[in-house]
Amino acid sequence: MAARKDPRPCSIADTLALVGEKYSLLVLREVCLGNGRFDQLVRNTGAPRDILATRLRRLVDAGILAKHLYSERPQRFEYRPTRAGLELEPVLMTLMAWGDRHLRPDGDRPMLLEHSCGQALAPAVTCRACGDEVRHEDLTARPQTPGWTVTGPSAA
Amino acid sequence: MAARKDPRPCSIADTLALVGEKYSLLVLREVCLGNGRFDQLVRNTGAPRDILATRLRRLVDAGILAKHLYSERPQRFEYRPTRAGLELEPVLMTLMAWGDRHLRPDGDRPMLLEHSCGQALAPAVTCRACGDEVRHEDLTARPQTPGWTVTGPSAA
DNA sequence: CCCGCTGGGTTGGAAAATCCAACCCTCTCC
DNA sequence: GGAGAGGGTTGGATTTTCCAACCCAGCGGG
Repeated sequence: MAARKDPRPCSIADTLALVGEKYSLLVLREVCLGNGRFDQLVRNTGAPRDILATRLRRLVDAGILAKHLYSERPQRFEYRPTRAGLELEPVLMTLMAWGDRHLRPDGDRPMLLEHSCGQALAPAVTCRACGDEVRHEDLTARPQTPGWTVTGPSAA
Repeated sequence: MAARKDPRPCSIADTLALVGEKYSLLVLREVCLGNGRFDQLVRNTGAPRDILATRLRRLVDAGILAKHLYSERPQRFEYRPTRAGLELEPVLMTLMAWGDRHLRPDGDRPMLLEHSCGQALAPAVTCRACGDEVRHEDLTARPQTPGWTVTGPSAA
């Protein structure tokens, strides 16, 4: 999954280079749910065992997951999210919210996330500076790399 | 990219089945930036032309993008996000924020998003009910499908 | 009228990734 | 000493991706 020519330099692309391969984000989902053992991951994500093994190596190398011993004798461990891995949870939440909204017209969601406030979580992306929910029209893209402009709602 | 066995039913997986293939989210990024023409997409995403064509078909079929005529004679059009496509922007924002934070120790971000409040956007995911920023420890997963439990910080 | 350019693709064959079943190893339990 | 769980690895078939080349329509100029 290397860069092909010289596309726009972009943190979205760089992040996807780490977690954008098939199953990686599903692995992270399970790990965040506490299902960090190899065969739980196989069952719950549907990934083939060999692919899962390579994904796990990659995610550990990237510092997103870590192996934790939960039993010496027999040596057994599970995968857990690191701090960096937990910080990817917003990606999972927004993906899940989109799917719940657009892929389930009948509204029966396969999983609810209950927030500590007592309500089912409906995540909103807000601006840390002003606190408002971020809407597309309120954004202006400012590319920092010379030569990479945007034609749209932004001013290069 | 079909379901392999019968993994956990999940809106994250279902959403990734639509937009999780290589380049799809980069295409969406460009389209949201206003760069919706075929060869802009080729240049800016780095996708091979044939792959790009199949991704575009898929995204249009899924109702995430739509073709807009910007010139009759010669017939030319560009791809634009639908409402559903725009609602995937939070996914892009959270991916970008993670990459900026974890993949750029020197802090030189390839692109800034300026919010209408005047600040560079730092997105936060908040609970629509209580307004608080969502943290991992504040979540409890409630699977709705019998048989699919979670072992972690949740109570099935 | 003919040449080349732009925009938006399609095609064929080579290279890479994925899938799957089978196998392996260690340890535990009976 | 047999069975089973946990955590993988291996070989070969299948599927995707990749890439360069090609195609077509519509200008624009000479």
